[in-house]
Amino acid sequence: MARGETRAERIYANLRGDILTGRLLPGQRLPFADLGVRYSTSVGVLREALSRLVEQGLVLSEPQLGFRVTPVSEEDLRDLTSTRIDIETLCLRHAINHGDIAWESRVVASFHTLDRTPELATVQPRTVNEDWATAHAAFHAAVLEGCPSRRLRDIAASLRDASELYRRWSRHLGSEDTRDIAGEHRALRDAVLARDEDQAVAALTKHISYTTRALLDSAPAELMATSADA
Amino acid sequence: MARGETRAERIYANLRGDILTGRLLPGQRLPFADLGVRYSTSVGVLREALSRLVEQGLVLSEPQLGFRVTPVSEEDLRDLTSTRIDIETLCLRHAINHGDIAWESRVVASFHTLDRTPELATVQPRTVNEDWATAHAAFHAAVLEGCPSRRLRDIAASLRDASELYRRWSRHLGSEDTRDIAGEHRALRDAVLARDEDQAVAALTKHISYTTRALLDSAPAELMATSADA
DNA sequence: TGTCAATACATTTTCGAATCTCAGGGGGGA
DNA sequence: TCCCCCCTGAGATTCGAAAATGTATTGACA
Repeated sequence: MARGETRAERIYANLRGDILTGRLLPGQRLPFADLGVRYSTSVGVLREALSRLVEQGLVLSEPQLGFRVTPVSEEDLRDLTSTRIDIETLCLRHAINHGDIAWESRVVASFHTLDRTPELATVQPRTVNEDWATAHAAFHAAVLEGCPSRRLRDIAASLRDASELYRRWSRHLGSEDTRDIAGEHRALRDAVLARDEDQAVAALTKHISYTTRALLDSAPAELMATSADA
Repeated sequence: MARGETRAERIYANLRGDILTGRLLPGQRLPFADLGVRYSTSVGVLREALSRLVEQGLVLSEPQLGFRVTPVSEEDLRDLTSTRIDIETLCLRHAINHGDIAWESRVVASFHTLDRTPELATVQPRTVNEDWATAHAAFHAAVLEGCPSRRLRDIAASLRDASELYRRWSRHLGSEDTRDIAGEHRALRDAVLARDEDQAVAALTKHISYTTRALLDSAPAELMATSADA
């Protein structure tokens, strides 16, 4: 085991990744017996990791009944979206007002990476390319990193994580074929570089809303199905 | 043990309360041996409770070295204050725009309780009265409760918790004798009832800033001392 | 045949000992 | 005398079994 790293931390990171990438589905129960085999560790470590995820809102704990991945719901998606718009735009305004040249450079660099990464997996169509998902997260993180408040950045980041759960499903629906995601990112980047606060906020708001709308318009049924999936 | 409640949850709540009320001091180390005696429980349960508090930002974990109460610092206080102003005012605007009559009533009621509770303990001067602290938290919670977004409310609440750590110290300094805290609360209540968004935001901003300013102006030395207190 | 209670099972929760890691002190070599 | 390495003790971490709890099944009674 690497120095200064406990097993509990590793398992925590593994679990978190498996939830965020959809290997563990929303609503799915998480019995200790199964997890113990999957991650080859003891109950104590698992409880510790799961407790942390509960506090993050990614896992739900029902006393004496065990843990489960937080289910998705239409109502939560609406709440999450409006909160993200509120807080990410707040963060964005701070970033535009306080970010330095190094920050601008990181925005440009991460946009370039994202722009050159294909969005869909080549081998398995209708599936998000993992590299693209990473680059996408990195671009948005870079934009918000210009905000000088550590706490505000952390909050924004945790909200973005929560919405990863939902983003995973939007591509399956195929209702986004007409959408120009790359263009939305470009608009955000340009407004940021021009230090145009209102323009940037508008671009980010649109970007966040579109994903949610695509989900809500086309597949409330499927949404419900995934959350009922016990 | 009460139905549907685990021991881990109770210990978590106890620990949290002890930190928030200052019975465990910022920066203080938390060895399992001591905690085991204090809360009469085993290591496993303690780890689970502490992990949750780490995720909340109230406790710090250093792998292989154990846990400690999160230290306070001038820089963190500044960051926390500005973030609170950003987010609590956001929450407040939503509350004023969406809160119903029941909400107004809760604001009025909790203000009354706060107004009639003496701020300082009678027996031990220069100490915050626990009842007042509770009423104070309840009043602010009531005001923000009008915000329809659960997530935004939760975020605002967790920020308020974090600043409890600091609020505890401000009374010891005695630099607030000229301040009319009750008047500040009254101004906030009145603006809320008048549904005057900007006025309410101004009142809340002033209220939050004052406590921080009192702390920063009068006692950076004492602040540092408490955090070095290992 | 339907309902209720008692029992058996599966799962979570808790514990205390065994294991491992880090920090400090003492001894040997340069 | 100074520096490096090993040894030791205090403490955190991990484990697996014991206890507690909730759920499903079976059988008896109305």
